[in-house]
Amino acid sequence: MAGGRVYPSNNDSTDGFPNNLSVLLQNQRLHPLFIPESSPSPFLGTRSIVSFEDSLKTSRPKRSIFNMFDEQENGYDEYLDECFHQPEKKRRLTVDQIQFLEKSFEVDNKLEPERKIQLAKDLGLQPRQVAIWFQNRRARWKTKQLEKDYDTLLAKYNSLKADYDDLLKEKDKLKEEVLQLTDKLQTKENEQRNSEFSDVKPLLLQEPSQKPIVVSMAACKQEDIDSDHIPQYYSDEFHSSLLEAADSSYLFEPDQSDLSQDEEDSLHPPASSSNFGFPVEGHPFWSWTY
DNA sequence: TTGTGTTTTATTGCCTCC
DNA sequence: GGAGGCAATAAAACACAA
Repeated sequence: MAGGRVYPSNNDSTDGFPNNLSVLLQNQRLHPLFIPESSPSPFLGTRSIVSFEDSLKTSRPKRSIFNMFDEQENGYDEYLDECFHQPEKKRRLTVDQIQFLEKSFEVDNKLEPERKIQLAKDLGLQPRQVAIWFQNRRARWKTKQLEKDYDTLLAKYNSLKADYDDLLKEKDKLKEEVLQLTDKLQTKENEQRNSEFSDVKPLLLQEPSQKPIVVSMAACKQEDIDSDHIPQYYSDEFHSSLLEAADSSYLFEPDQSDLSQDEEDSLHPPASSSNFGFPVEGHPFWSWTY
């Protein structure tokens, strides 16, 4: 063994030495130390002391290592002989022993040397067995604790996820509501704008969907158009921008109070060419001549 | 009875602490 | 460097279905 402690090995039988023999012998020698006659343990004679008691159940007369030597007919040599031919068997602790250990574990899951000795005495076990039991018990406790923690975290996660999902739903719902309200508002604004638009009808297109400029231009005779007055940027695209401008309340409302009749005429062209009531900043096309 | 999965007891090797 | 704790693991004991 490269490291760690050296314990009587139950598995080391490479030399043919009986498994656990040293433990058995040790038990026999330590026995008076663990179970003083003055304070007899309720667990005396328990099968839990590493022994062959149960392993001998079926194949040989039942006896523990403690009464084995009390039998006059069985000598130590005979015992050794038996040991050499018996494979070691693990002993399970009795219910009483386990209850005792559990109670002790509840008090403190760590084992000081004095307590270990005392427990071993009380239970009729080797201190090493008590230490191993505590060690394994701590491992089981830790596993259980991890499972508990996992369950707790999972429950919390599920709860949070449910909350999160609810919030997402509510958010979508509110979003939808905002969209609907925005839509309504937009419609209302459009309606309002259209009504305002109709108030300045003389300046604007009645039907923005029409293509008045194109139509009016097409209706015009080529010779009627003074090419010097036709802006070079005149196009469908330009026309579209005019319509957009109208639609977005980008309206020109000139103060007509001081305009001359001629000017008024130019501001109110004939229906056939009424498209030119759209103002564009810097492009006084309403003053075009035909 | 037997095969299989689970639990319990014990070992091993490594690590930390004093 | 020894004692003791821990993780990983072996192996016996046990439970249980087929």
